Amino acid sequence: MPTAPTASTRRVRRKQDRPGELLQAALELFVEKGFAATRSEEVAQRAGVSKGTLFLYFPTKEDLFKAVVQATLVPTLAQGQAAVSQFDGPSGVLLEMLMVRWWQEHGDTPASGIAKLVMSEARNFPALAQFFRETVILPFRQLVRTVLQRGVDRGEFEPMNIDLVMHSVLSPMIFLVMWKHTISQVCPDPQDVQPEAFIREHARLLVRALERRAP
Amino acid sequence: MPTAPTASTRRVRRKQDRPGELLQAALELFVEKGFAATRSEEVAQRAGVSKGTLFLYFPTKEDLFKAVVQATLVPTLAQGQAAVSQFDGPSGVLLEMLMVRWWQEHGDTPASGIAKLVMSEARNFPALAQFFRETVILPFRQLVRTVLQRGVDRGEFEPMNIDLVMHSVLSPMIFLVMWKHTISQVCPDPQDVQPEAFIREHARLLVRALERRAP
DNA sequence: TATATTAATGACCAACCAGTCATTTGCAGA
DNA sequence: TCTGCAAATGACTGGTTGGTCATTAATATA
Repeated sequence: MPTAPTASTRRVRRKQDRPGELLQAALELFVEKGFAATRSEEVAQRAGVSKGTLFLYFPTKEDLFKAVVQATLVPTLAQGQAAVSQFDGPSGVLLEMLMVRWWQEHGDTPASGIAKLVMSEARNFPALAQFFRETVILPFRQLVRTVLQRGVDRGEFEPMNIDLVMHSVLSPMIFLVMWKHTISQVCPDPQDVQPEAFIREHARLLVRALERRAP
Repeated sequence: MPTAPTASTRRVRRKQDRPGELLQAALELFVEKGFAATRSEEVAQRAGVSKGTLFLYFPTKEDLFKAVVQATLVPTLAQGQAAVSQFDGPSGVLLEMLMVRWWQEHGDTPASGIAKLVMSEARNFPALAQFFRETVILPFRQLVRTVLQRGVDRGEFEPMNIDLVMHSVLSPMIFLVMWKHTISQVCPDPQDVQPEAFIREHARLLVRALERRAP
């Protein structure tokens, strides 16, 4: 005789909602603990299903990860591209806006944990790293290049080695992502980095260095 | 009847040399695979001993890690401090020198993998992160602050928010460390970042932005 | 209501690994 | 050469986890 179904054992069939709920749970856990360290069963549990159900929707842990990236980062990236192409003020302002809004809308969000995770575990999961590079890194770099080139073309910036300066734009982002998801979690210290103030200051320093100077 | 000892099974007693050899093997493997993913037995194997011997010298994996940090990073840090305190040219030159030499003597070295590892696995091993923060990060930040303050004091740099600018000095280093030990390992691409050129360019941009300007 | 379909389950398997400890054996001193 | 100390070993333990699959049960349809 089977036990009477209780609230916690009762099964429900909701084929439509499962993938989204599993993706949400996976994002949270991947960000909290990394890819290798999150157990499949925990993802399932947080989404309110059994482990078997997880593997029903995503055949392997890697497939689950790829789906998380697609669902989480690709839309954000497109949004940034749109913002840049619509802007029509000075390129220095555009650059500062891009960096500050990147922080507000992505960096300061759980989603930024994905980039941290990829950097952390690339060596052990090369396939994931390669997928991330093509899906996220290369398009984002292109976006930054566009902004810098725009400044040069409009005569606002001195001529420069775009690929070198591009990394000066990216490095504070990498830094903030790593900082947010590591040290600040382990040793919280409000006096430490103030992310938004820092990235704005960094953007201003960059613009100040890049600006064309009166002869 | 025991098998006759061969070159590969023969035991040797070398109490003096074991710790150093184990530390070297551990550094290599931690950098290659991360802390959680390197198996104790592999460290022992690479050092030419059995797993039991490893635990004879380092009671736990964490102790092994701490010993690697002490042996690898602390001397390098002291060297940097000495270089700064002996320098007596312009602070802009000092800053560029500090950053470029950091890359040449630490970043472009297996030892830089330690910092990458700590950032990668801080969440899962908070004790290691805290140890690293106190032993390496805080002293290094202090070193950078010293250089910036020197520039202001000597009237070479405009007054600035030292703690914000400090992170503009550190972020390309974080970026290079992460880049070297992740993407460049997985998707090698010589056209990608050129670390030394990048960090020199970044230093020059910074100095250009910080320099006091004629009124 | 009876039946077919398929979403959902969870016990199970094989593989993995940090750390232990009884045993072996190199070597220094007598 | 003999003997005692301790360096070195590796089989073993207890615990973990990605992925499987036979079984269960919710729901659509007749």
